[in-house]
Amino acid sequence: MSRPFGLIVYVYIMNTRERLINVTSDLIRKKGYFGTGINEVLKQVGVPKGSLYHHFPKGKDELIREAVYYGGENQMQKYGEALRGKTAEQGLSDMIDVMVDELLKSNFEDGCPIAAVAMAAGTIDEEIREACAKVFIGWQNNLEGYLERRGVKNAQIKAEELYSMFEGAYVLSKAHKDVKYLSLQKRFIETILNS
Amino acid sequence: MSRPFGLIVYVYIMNTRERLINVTSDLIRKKGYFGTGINEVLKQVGVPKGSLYHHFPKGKDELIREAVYYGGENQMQKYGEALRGKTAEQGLSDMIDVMVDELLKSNFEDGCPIAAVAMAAGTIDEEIREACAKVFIGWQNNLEGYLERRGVKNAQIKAEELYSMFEGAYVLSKAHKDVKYLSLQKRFIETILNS
DNA sequence: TAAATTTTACCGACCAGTCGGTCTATTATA
DNA sequence: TATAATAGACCGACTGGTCGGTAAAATTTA
Repeated sequence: MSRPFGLIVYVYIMNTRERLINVTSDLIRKKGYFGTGINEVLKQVGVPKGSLYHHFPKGKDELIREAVYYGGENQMQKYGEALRGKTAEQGLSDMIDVMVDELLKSNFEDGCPIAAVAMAAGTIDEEIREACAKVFIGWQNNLEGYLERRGVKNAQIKAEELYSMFEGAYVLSKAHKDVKYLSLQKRFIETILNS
Repeated sequence: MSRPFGLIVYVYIMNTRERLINVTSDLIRKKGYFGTGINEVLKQVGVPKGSLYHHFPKGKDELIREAVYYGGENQMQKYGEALRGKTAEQGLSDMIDVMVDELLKSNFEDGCPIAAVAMAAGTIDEEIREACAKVFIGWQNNLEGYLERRGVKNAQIKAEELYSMFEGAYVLSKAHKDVKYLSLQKRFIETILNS
């Protein structure tokens, strides 16, 4: 069989369940739990309501929970790529750039994929809050391991500290429509790593 | 005129407009913009819908905007009391305790009074986002002046840094239902002040 | 100062539209 | 020919918002 061109493109076609989660993940990032309506999800995916309740019999809460995990995995992968094979300083700086790029590309609609839902914790399904917490823990452990492998002392404390900083700067950058709150955190990476 | 007891209690009675703002401020802190319904506000205040639209002709967005400012003022006062007349280290530590107490007293429903609304910035009325940004700026300037008066160098940068940390830890503590993410920030106050 | 007028505050029925969710029928797949 | 998946009509509750109207202050006028 001849191949007239050197480019082979593999197209991964998401099934309905995956597309529902994918779109929901986008929406909760922008508008949180209460701002995300299943009717809008259905409209964007282009499937009727019955499909949603076939794949998610428990309804909205089940869908949102899956979307939290999905968004968490997605983001971890992006951070992983930014960190891989670099010094701690450079890797963390590039990780900040990932967040900055997402804000700019979305005209400041896409903040932390989890935070908008997590803000409503306490007033929504407890399992959704637990999902958010698990994602945060996963990110933090990942960063902790990364720092440890680079010989950083007290990696756990520092990973915790860095995550608080990033999360806060993410919120402030979005609220101010100004990425400086994130990018200026680069100044403090060294301070924290050497503390 | 005789005063049989030495205690005089002044009771300030809020008018309808103020009560609407006050209750809305409570609600947006827990559930954000989309999670706060005017019908629930009306139920809690005990007034009919017409009253709301008399005081806030532009409706929900106007009410939320006022509640953002109101909540911001309120919180600044609490922080001010925690900081007043103390060293920078002690003041900031006590400021963290204010946040910790609010989380504990509300069973982790009350996070930052502004953040839950700010998370939806980009998808809601731009004037509301601006209100959030103004409150954040106000808090930060306040802290900057406080640090300056205590001879802290680069007070602006440090106030920015401290606010990112606090805001992030606030989010994480709420998501994890664990105040440690906030209280452990006390470890880093000194590091930042001396950086 | 009394009467006339305007302004402010409040009330609640009602509107169209949307919410999350249920149900049954049809189609595709194995 | 079962089973999985898709389809969409339908439901009651709830959403933010509009409307015509009442009652009492505050202000103006006589």
